[in-house]
Amino acid sequence: MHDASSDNDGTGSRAPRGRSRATGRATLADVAALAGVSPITASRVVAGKTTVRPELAERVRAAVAQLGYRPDPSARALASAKSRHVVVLIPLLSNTLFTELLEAVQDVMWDAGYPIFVGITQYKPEREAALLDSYLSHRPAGLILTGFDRSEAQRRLIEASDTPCVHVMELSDAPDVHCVGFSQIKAAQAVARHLLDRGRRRIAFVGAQLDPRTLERAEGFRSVLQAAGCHDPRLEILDSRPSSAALGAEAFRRLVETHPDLDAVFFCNDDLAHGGLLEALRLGVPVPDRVSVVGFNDLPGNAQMLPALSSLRTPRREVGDAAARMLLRLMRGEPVDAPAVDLGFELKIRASS
Amino acid sequence: MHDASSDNDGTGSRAPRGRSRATGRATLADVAALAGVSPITASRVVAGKTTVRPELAERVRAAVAQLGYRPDPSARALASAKSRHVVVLIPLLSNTLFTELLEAVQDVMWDAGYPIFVGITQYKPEREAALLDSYLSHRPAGLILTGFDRSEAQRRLIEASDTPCVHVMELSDAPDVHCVGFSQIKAAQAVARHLLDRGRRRIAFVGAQLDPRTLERAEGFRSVLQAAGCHDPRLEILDSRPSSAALGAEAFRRLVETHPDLDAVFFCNDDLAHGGLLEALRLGVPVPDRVSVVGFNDLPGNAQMLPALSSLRTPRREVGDAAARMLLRLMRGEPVDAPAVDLGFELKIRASS
DNA sequence: CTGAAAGCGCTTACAG
DNA sequence: CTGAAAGCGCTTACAG
Repeated sequence: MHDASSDNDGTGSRAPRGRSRATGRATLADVAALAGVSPITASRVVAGKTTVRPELAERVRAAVAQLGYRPDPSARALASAKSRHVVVLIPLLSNTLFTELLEAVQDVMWDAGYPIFVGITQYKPEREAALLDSYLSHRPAGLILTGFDRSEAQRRLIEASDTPCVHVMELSDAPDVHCVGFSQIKAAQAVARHLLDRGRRRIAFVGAQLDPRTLERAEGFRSVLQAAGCHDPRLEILDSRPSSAALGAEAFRRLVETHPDLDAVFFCNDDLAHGGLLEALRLGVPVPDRVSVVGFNDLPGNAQMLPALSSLRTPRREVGDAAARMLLRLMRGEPVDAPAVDLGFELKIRASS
Repeated sequence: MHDASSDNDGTGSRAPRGRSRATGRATLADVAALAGVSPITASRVVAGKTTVRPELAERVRAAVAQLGYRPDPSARALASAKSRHVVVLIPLLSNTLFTELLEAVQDVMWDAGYPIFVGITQYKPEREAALLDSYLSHRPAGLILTGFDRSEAQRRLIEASDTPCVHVMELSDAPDVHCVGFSQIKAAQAVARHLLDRGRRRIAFVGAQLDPRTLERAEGFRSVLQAAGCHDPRLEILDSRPSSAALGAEAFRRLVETHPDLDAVFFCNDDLAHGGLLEALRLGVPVPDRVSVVGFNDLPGNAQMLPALSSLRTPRREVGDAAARMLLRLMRGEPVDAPAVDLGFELKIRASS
C-alpha cells in the first residue's frame, strides 16, 4: 500500500497545501520555481525592473503566463509600505462636473494600473478629514483633492504621510503645491464682462452651496460690476442649499418680482440656470430680450434649452486627465514641468444672452 | 562615556528602528506591549471579538487610544486572505440613477468600516470582465454588481472567488442569487397602462443605450400595448447611443414629423424626456393636450419642466441602501430574509400626461 | 546581473 | 480566556 498523499510529494508549492493557509493561487515562488530563478529575480521582472538578463526575464514572463500569476496587492503593500491605490476626494457625485472629472482620472489611472478609491466629502470639512484619516492608513500611492479648503492639521497630516498629492479645480501659486485647474475668479469675470458687453447693467448673481469656488465666482463677478459702476448687492442671491433646478427657478422668480428692472442673471451653475430659464418661460419673461441668462460649467443639455443656454465651459475632463498624469509623474519621482497648470475656460455664447 | 544609542534600549519596538523597514507607526505589538498582553489578545480586542476578559480588553483599548494605533489594512488582508474592500461595478457615472445608488451604498459601507472601490463598466462586457478580474485579485470582502448581463465565465470567476455578491437594479428568482431591485418590465407596464387610461392609443416608445434594463422596459411597454391592440412597431425608437437630452429632442421631432397622429411618448429616461419636452415647446406641440409625455426614473428637475414631467420613480437610493445591508449580512455570514428584494416603484403623475 | 535572509504587520490554527 | 509559533506573499537592503 502506498501513501495516497505522496502523489504530490516533491512538486513543491504547486501542490495543494492541505491545512495550510495558502490560497491556492499561484505565488511568486511558484513562478520562480517554474522559471528556475530565485523569487527576487521573478519579483524584479514582474515589477518591470530592467536589471534582469533578457533570457531569464523571458522565462519568468512565460511562467507568469502559464500559471496565470497575479501579484497579491496586499503582500506588495505590506512589503513595500506603499499600496497601488490612488485616492480621489470630491464633494459629491450629483454634479456632472465631478463625475466627468472622476471618469477622466479613472481612465488614466486604470491604464497605469492604479485602482482608485473615491471619497465623497459632501462639502463637509469634518467628513473630508475623516476620509483622509481613513484612506491614508492604506498608504495610498497618490492623492487627488478638490480645492484647498482644509485645515492646517489636515495639511500637515498629508505632508507627514509623504503621499504625492495634486489639487484640482483651483489654482495656487505656492511653489510646493501641485494643482490643475483654472481661475474661478477670471472665469466669472469673463461672464460678467460678456453681459456688460451686451449692454446689461442690472445684472444679478445667483450662487448655491457656497463652497469656496462659488464664492470666488461671486468675487470675480462683483469686481467687474464694481469697476463698471453698476454693482448692486441686492441683486446677489447667495443660498447655502445645494444647487438644483428648483433653487434656480425660485431665485429667478424672486429676482424678477423684487427687481422688475433686472436685465441679466448669472447663475453660477447650469442646473440653477436651467431652473431659471424654465421659470422665465413659465412667467412669460422673454429671454434674452428682457433678461439675459448665463450659466456656468456648460454641462450637457444646454443646447436643448429654450432658448439655448449660454454658459462658461470648464475643462473638467482635461483637468482630471492632466491631474492624473501629473500625479503619475510625482508617484514615479519624475519631474513635472510646472507645479500649477492653468487649463483656462471658454465662453459658450448661445441664444440666452 | 555611555553609548548614546542605549537610551532606548529595552523599550522594544517603540524606539526608532534605524535602518529597518518599519514605518514608525504604532503596530499591534506596540499596543500589546503597552497593555501588557500578547499581540494575539490585542488583535482579538481590535477585531471586536468578545472572548477577551473585559479588564484586558479595556487595557488594550486604552493602549490603542494612547498610541493612536490604526490597523494596517494590507497586513490584515495578507494574514486573513480577505481585504475590507467592497467593490461596486456600475455602468457609468453620468446617470444620476447610479450616482444616487452609489452614494447610498457608500454611506452604509463607510459606517460599517468598508471603503468601496468603484468600477465604471461603460456598459461594455469586456470592460466589466477586466475590472472584475483586476478587483478580484484584491480579494474584496464583497461585490455589488449592476444587473445580470455577464458571461458564464465571469459568473464562474465570481463563484470561484467565493466573494459575497449582491446584484442591483434587476430581479432574479434563482434561489442562490442575491439581488435588490424592482421589475423593469412591470414598471414600464405601469407607464403604458397609465397612458392607455388617459385615452392615448398612438403611443411611442423612445429608448437609448439599449442596455438590458432598457430592453426590458421596451418589452413591458410592448406587452401592454399589444394586449390593448394598439401596438405599432413604427412608434418604437431604439437608439444605441447614450441617453441625452439632445437624443430625446431628436427622437421627438422625428416622431411628430413622421407620425402626426401621435398622442403620447414614453421616454425610458428622464433626460430623453427633458429633451423631448423642450423640443415640443420649440415646435409648438401642446403637451399634454396633443401629446402626453412620460419619463422614467424621476430624477431631480422634473417638477421644474414645462409642463412638469410625469415619470416613474425608481427607488435607487433604497436599492443602494438595501443592497449594502444585505451584502454586509452575507459578508458576516448572517442569514438574509430573502435572496431577492423587490423594492417596487411609484408612478409620479404631473402635468405632462 | 543574481540570490539567501530577513522582515513588513497582522491573523490563523493549535494548544493549554 | 490567553499565548507562542508559524505563516500570509511579497520587497528591501545587503552581499557577491
